[in-house]
Amino acid sequence: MSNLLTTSDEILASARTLITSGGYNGFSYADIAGVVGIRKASIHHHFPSKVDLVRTLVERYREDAELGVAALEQDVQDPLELLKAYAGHWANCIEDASRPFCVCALLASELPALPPEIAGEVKAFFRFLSAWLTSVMERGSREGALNLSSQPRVEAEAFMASVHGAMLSARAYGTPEVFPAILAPTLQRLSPTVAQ
Amino acid sequence: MSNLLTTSDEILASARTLITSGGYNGFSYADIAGVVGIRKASIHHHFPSKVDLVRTLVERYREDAELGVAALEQDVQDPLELLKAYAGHWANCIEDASRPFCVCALLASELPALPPEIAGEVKAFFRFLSAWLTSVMERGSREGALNLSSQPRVEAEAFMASVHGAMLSARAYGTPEVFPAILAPTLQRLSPTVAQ
DNA sequence: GACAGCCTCCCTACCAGAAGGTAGACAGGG
DNA sequence: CCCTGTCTACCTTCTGGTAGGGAGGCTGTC
Repeated sequence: MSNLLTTSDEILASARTLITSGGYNGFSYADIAGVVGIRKASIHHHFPSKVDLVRTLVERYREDAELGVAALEQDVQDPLELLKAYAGHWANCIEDASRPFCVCALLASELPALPPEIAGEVKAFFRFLSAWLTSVMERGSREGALNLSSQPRVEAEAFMASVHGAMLSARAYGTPEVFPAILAPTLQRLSPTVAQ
Repeated sequence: MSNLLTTSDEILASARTLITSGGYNGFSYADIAGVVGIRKASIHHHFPSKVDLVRTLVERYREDAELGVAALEQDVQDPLELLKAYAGHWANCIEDASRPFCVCALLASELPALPPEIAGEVKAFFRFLSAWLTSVMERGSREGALNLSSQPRVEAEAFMASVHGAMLSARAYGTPEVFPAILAPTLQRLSPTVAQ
């Protein structure tokens, strides 16, 4: 059976889906086994412990994000369009219910109860995302492509918080359209064309 | 032993602390028993099932919030000051680590995995908070006390999302000061004194 | 080419502990 | 006498994790 995905990839994928819906303590090896069609014990062959599994998952998640951002910056130069692309990515994920929540945002919420190795990876993701958004804000400010009212770092943090909060609201209300509705004014405000 | 708090209040309080740090599946009856100094079975006397316990907790949480908001509106009239008071409340809670996260924000993140009765209560909290913030925005807009750039409803949702996202970031970074730093520009922007 | 050895991957069977929850007894107060 | 609140003791199910074995594929050596 020439699978397109390796078993360990399938395990990671189903773990991601499960963790996205219920957090670190919201899924078990048995759940994954059920989805992947494998026995519980076999998962331990790929990931000795649950901590290994989730640490790998978050690690990979950040790497994917780094690659995604790098690819995006190849295609898109305009800072505002970059921010729109980032927000749009999540709008789509929420809309089609494929990946309705950021793994790291969810894990961050239960950070105090997380094994330290995983907590570290989650923090690393936040640092990465914040650094990227800050760089976008900085460049936008320099080039006059963004209309900032605070320091780039603060604008970046505020933007990230809006995205995460909007994700949460979309989930709470069960209505995907609330996400773009929340982000729209923020993006509008950052647009240089409507500067005062 | 004339306790100030009844046992069931103590159970609810410790459940709240525990749930705040690790979510619905992040704590057990045994954990509560350890904190309160009671046996596991005794908790079932007060709350037959875990669902009962958490549903009551969230119910009470919303009632407290409703009372708190009502009391606040007695003291404070100015809409901007109301928003500042709300943000300030959380800034304090995060700062002194007493209640570093909103129970409902945390539960909302794991909403798909929550028992429906609890999910319903969480949604009710979001609706309440949104309704209140919308009413504040509406009045602020009417009275010229707030500088809105979108419809009151949208501004309210965006503000709530900022607060929740900022909470998450403060937790992720482990630095409380990030919360007020994120909220400051948002409040600044809403201030009528710096209107364009 | 044959075969031994090893490695990968998955299996069954099991384990100890923790999960939520129940049954029933006992103490104290109204 | 009953009601409230707590206890001990126990149950079932699920939890992450282990032990050991078997099938299949690759490789090195004769």
